[in-house]
Amino acid sequence: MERYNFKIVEEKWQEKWLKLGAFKSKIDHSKEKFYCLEMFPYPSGKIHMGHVRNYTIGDVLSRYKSLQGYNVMHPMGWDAFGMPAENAARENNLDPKEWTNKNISTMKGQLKKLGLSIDWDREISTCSEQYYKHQQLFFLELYEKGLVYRKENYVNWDPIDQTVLANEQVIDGKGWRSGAVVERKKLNQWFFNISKFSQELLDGLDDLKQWPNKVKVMQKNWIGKSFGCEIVFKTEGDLPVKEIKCFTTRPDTLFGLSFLALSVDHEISKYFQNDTKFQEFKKECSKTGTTEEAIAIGEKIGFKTNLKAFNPLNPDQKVPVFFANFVLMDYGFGAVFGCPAHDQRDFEFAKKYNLNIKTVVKPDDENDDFTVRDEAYSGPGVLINSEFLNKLKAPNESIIKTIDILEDRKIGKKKINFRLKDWGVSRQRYWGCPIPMAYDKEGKVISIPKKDLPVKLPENVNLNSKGNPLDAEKDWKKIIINGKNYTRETDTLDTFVCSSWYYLRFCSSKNLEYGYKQEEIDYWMPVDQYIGGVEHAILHLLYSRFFMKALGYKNDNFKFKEPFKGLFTQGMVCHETYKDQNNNWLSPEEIELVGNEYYIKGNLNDKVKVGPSESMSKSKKNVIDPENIIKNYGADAVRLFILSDSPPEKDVQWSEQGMIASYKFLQKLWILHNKIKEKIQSDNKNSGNNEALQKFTNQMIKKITNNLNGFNYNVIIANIYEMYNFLSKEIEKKIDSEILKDCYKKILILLSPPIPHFAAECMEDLNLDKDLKWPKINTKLLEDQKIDYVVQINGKKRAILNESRDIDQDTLMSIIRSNKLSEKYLKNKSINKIIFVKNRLINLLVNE
RNA sequence: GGGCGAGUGGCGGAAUUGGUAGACGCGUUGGUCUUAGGAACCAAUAGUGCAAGCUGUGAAGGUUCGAGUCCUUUCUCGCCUACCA
Repeated sequence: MERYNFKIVEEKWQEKWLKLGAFKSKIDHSKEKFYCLEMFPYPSGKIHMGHVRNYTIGDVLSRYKSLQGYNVMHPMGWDAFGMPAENAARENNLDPKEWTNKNISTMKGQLKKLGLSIDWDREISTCSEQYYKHQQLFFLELYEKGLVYRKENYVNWDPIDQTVLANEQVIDGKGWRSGAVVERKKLNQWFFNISKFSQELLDGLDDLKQWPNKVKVMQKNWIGKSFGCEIVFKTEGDLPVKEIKCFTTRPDTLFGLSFLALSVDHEISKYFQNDTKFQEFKKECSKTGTTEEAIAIGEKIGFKTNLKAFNPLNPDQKVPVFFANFVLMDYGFGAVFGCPAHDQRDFEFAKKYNLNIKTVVKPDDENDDFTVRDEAYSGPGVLINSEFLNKLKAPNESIIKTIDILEDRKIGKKKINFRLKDWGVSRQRYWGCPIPMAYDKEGKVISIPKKDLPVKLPENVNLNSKGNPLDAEKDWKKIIINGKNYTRETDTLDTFVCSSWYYLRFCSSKNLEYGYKQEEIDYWMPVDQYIGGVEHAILHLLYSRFFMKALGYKNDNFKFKEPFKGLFTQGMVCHETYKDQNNNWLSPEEIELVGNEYYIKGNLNDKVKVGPSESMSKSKKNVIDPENIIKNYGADAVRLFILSDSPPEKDVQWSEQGMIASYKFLQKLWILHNKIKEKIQSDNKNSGNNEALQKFTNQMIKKITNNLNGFNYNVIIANIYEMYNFLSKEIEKKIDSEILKDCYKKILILLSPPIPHFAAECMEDLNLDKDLKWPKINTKLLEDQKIDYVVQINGKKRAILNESRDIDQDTLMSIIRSNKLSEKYLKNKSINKIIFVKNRLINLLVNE
């Protein structure tokens, strides 16, 4: 017998699968479809362990579903637009397209080595014209439907790089690259009207039964629906301002009014443009907003105006109007009324500026003279000090009643407010999908005619120019439409747009006319199982959901409400971190273990400081390169390990020892396979006790099937070890060769989702590779086993009796009475009560 | 501050959802075979006891014949979110 040579075996099967077209998918209405999709990677250079984990999980599922007889589609593509390409290209003086395509081919090769069951015929790349031309058409369609518009909006502006920064690129108020203090600048930008679908996006969550609750809660919070009321406050003062509109969820506390607070960006701020004190205050406000801790501590500061506002329910009451740092412009109306007694922020503000604090809600167990002292009271209770609102139950009854009154008096309106804002899709970048729009001399917008799509990215652009490189492409910018001169839009689309519909494209990846083909999405959509990192819980997954609704808007042919029927979010791959004595990060390759301590390789004087296990990242140098690992141990061993150590939804700790153990296990499994082979070929008929093997196999079919259905992939690996442990003992006994063959074939099928090359090789070796179907559970075999009955005396386990299934209480009792148990525990005692659980246990309650 | 989730051996983690706690793996210990072992194989491995046994799932209560699992209180940790009126 030869050692198991993973290199030869894995290459052989990968070639064979390719030649057979084993993973090609096409519409087949006689079969139930299963669309399995993992989040497609950004082609950054090489695959990392996170990809290995993500795609292994998806591959196990795809292969399992195939064996179950589903018509599986399991495609792969590239999220190929984005800044890293632009940055890398700039640094190395390359074309972003070249850089990207090179990475794609490297990573594709690496993914192939993992033995993934991917239909590569459907491969797409978002940076190809073939892809983005359809995206441009979608953009125009949404524009026609009124779901796309242009408006001025604030952006993070880096004055040195002359570019817009995403929020995550602003670190402590400075640009991540230039280090310049980031400015807020107003720019004209394109927006998708996602907020139009706020309610739908919220309601849709209820139908997503196969989504993790966590993600649904995150989206729900992000959409942020709140029920309340807008209230108009009349004002007086030296400004031409007659009234201020506020949004509140607690109109019932209006008698506790103490002040109005406005955002520094509120339209009234225009009267303070030349007020240096106000401008200073505004600056101060933007400073406090930068660090997270500052927000957490959140000192409330205000700027008092000369305006006074009248309480709409009590016109005798006049309160001051402030600008305040804790009021956001883009929520509600950028203005709130302050009720310090029942809102902690208002409370802190009132304390600081010595404003009136009037209690208008008392807890149920307090008297009417209850007053708020050290902190605001926001719990339930009863209204007090509120004239005609007194005695109403807060919050429900009192809110509804107050809104009714305000509406009657025409000073307020019921209002539902969403936190979700429209999606700004303009990016001042080169490496993205061009926005198919143009402007005339007056700045009026015109769509690029659909027949002229795609608007192609120009090539050989100078990426080192300041600002948006496309803006510097004078020739490219010029365009003639209907004989008139126009200037192209130079912004490109946020790359999240590309990933908002790619799952549709996979269904019709080669369709030239349109982004998808109706009959193909009708068959394949929705994605049955989507798998990816939880970091996309909000943006990507919400944008994709929006995109489906936008495509279906005013389009009856498009009937899918949700893109992803099932969602699974896998955990990250972690590794210990290492530092030298000077606190420089060290990679695992730079160190060695001597005794119990780590040292820098070849240097016993330099001890290494071992840090906590953290998600693998280049900056901490705690990365393990999958390519080396696959080369050293093989794809099956890597797949086995990456699945084995933790539940897939949790983080997993990379361990070299664990990896080696998986590798060794496959070697052991190969030895076992050869023993089984010998036994099968020895052709001994009707010998031995075969029942145990049959029952065990059947139990394993049940366990593994259940664990696959429940995504307990780590337990499946444990089950595989169990099978090994059992078989390696059982094989020493006498077994009928036909029964062994039958059982072993089933077991090999069970092995094939996680370790496909190995399983295929073993099947072929025994000529068992025909007619592969996921084995069925034989309920008969489960039924007639004997049962370990637990015998408890007064709730304590005293014995385990192995007896027939389905025996009744009396039979079990008579067995117990004839057992030595009764001598020990039941002699001279009376049994008060017997609890009997069929096929499980019996509990005897006796007098002590 | 708000939301979500989790606490089980030295470690990663199992437990048919209220019914034998610790499956499976790593590590450790002992042994066998080897020139050698950081290879392979065998055995042990929650704690405590010579043993029968007793104690054990972050802590304290409770429900139950029976609780890792359900309820109440509490502590710790992780993740997400950020003044949302």
